[in-house]
Amino acid sequence: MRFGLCCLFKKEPVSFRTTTAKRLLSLQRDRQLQNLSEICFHNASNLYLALEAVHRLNIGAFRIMSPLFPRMTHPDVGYRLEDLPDGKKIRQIMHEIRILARQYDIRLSFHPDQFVVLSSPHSQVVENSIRELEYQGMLAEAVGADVINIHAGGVYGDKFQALQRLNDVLPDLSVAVRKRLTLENDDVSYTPRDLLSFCERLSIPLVYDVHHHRCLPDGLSVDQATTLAGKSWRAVGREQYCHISSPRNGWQSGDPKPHADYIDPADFPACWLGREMTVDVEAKAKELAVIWLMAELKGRPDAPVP
DNA sequence: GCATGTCAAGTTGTG
DNA sequence: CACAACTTGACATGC
Repeated sequence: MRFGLCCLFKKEPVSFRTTTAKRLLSLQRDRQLQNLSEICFHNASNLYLALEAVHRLNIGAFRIMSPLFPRMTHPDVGYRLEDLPDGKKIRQIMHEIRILARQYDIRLSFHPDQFVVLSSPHSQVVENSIRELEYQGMLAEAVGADVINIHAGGVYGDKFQALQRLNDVLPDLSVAVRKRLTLENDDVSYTPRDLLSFCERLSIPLVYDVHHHRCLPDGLSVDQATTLAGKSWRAVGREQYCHISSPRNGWQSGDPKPHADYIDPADFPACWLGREMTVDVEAKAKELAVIWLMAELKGRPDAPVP
């Protein structure tokens, strides 16, 4: 089993910078590109540092934050790497990251955020989503990430039709995106049961988020959903991907959706132990939570009781 | 220095 | 009907 860290660090001296379109728009174009160049160079360098840290900590996967190159697809301030003064150097670092990830056997992934909605009935939304996905596809290609994981999006009163729209837009994606695209069950709309047959039909792997499944159950047990989702990965000859998190305020009081600092070992499905899979740890304490969970599970090889 | 408000984008459920 | 929650900091601004 391979444990993954999501995007950021709590203690390790690795950081990522960003900027806003508003700030960029106050600058002349050449000053914009200079500023963006510095930020992108910093972020690429720190992604390299992130992989070294992750390796040292015995973590086997890393999710790369979406705004690695901030505002790259923005309609007013968007840019290409070649436009940046240090574009060549940045490209070189991306290549070195690819080599390092392979050498350390660190699995890399992307998780575009809520604005990427392929099932939307609004063509503008879908257009923007495709642009963002192509950007992440370019990044994934550069650093050798094998997963770009998205949610199925909104329902608009009819899940079947929404999924049909998602289906219809897939041919508009590049091969780079298409071969990495995965779907994840969410905590308000789409359950594993909603997505399994769709994923199977289209050979799209299903990322199984057990926390979302517990927030939005569908009659399948954790064990069943894990196994069925696993089939969608085996069908394409790839290692299964799952997500784990714990509710900030416990399961009883109020909203269980917000994530806690650490994973309660009792939330870790016993049926996952010993399986060949990648488990992204979604916890606010970041690498500390991953390290703690790995140690905790090692101490109890025979399972926390569900 | 430190606290605070802002930041591209979508959708849903809640108040 | 407006607004916060998803998730989360970094940065600019203002004291």
